[in-house]
Amino acid sequence: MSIMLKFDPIPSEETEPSDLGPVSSKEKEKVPTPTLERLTTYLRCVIDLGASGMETVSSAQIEEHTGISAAQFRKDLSYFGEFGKPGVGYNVPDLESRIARILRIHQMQPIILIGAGNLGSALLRYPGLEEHRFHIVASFDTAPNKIGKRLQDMDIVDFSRLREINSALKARMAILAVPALAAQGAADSAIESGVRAILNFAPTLLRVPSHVIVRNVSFVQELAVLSYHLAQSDSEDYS
Amino acid sequence: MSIMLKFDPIPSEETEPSDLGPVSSKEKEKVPTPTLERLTTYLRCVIDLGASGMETVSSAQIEEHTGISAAQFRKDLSYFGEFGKPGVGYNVPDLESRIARILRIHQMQPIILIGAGNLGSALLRYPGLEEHRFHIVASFDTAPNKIGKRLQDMDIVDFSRLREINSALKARMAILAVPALAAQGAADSAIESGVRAILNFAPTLLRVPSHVIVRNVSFVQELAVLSYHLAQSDSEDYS
DNA sequence: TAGATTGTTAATCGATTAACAATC
DNA sequence: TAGATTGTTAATCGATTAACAATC
Repeated sequence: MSIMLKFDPIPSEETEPSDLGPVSSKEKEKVPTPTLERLTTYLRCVIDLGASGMETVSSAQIEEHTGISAAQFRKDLSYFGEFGKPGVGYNVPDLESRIARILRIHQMQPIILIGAGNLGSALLRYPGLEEHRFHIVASFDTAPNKIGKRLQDMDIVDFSRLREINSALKARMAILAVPALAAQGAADSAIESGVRAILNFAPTLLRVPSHVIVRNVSFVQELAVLSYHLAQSDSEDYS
Repeated sequence: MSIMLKFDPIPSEETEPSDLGPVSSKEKEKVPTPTLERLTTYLRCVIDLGASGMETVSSAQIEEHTGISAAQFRKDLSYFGEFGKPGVGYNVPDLESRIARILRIHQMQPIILIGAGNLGSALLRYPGLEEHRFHIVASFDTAPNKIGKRLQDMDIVDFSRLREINSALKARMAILAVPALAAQGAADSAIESGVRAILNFAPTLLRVPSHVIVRNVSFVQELAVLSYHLAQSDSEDYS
């Protein structure tokens, strides 16, 4: 008799909701990455509209300002609930704060910077980060001629002290702006110090535990895609 | 009797090849953007393998080094012809030169830089660009305290001279590293001077003629996506 | 020849677009 | 109420994955 079986002999596909308590009754639908990427664009847009005094915005106006279609915008938001009023549109300040909250940039996010070379110091001085509440709280390098120097209003710290320092700072995001050969080692140390999300500028595959997220940025890749299309449109000129 | 029918009476979907002359008999299949983006990763990989003396590589080994699946690699290459030998693999130097040629980075690509601030000067000093034969041939800015200063081995030139200068240089790619409010104007001037591909670092929608290609880079976007996933994995910890 | 690995086709998966009932 | 605009469903489109015949 199956009544004896405390556990289902045929494992069900769906895991039982279990007792998550009152949290999120809505079954978590996975949000597509392109949707997440567009969220920053919407946020930027509503911040600007808000600054210009606009109180309400329609999806059609969002399309006009961002180049992303109204349908796409509505679909993207739908992953996170209801935001607007039919016939009216979206409240600008409300939309801003809700998107910021989804991305967890409604409050300051501490980030550590590894690699204080050209790119690293440019990022440190880039005002866009602070505007979006990303705050670089420490920067590390291995070069003796850099260690101890001040950059913005921070000392550049010896990379070997990363773990010690981040045990106090508890930053969970790191920007990796080091040469390719140093990237894996830098990532390993960062992860050991508690980092769980890495923005990697080195053209290298980082091997990380499954609980760590990596995103790669490559200028060369961007230029190469442009270069390809440029050549394509040249050859079309002959047709 | 079907023997009479020289042509299928039901018109076929495919358009007739028409007389494109001897150029590209293979009908141009549109290459997906993700494929183009991965091409740089493959190139980087085969350059490294070549430097380490490897002569032949299989798609399985590419997967091992890049994290991109062997099937994906083969599918990606298939848009551009046949590259390997069944049972053997791909010749490393050959693969390198063919990918470089597809991306048109087998020969030097002149680029102009607009905006010689933190980010702009970091890009100018970034060795990866030259390694991939992207060569910044001029840099422009509007700030009087920057104009005339030397950066790498180049003078920073007054932005108002962009058109004049690029009529000689004939660069068709531009990197835009200016504040958001200056971006559209900078793009307009660049396009007027002959630029047809723009790498835009400003968080702004650029409005450009249809023959001009734009790619946008946003650090904030990348960090925001990381931030979202970080928050997600936190909430999973409670389950 | 036997084993390995390609290039390609078909099946799957996922994202975008279009359309519209619900509702302000 | 009539007009506008949302949120969502269904249809379309496109990219990835899996499988395998071809071939070295």
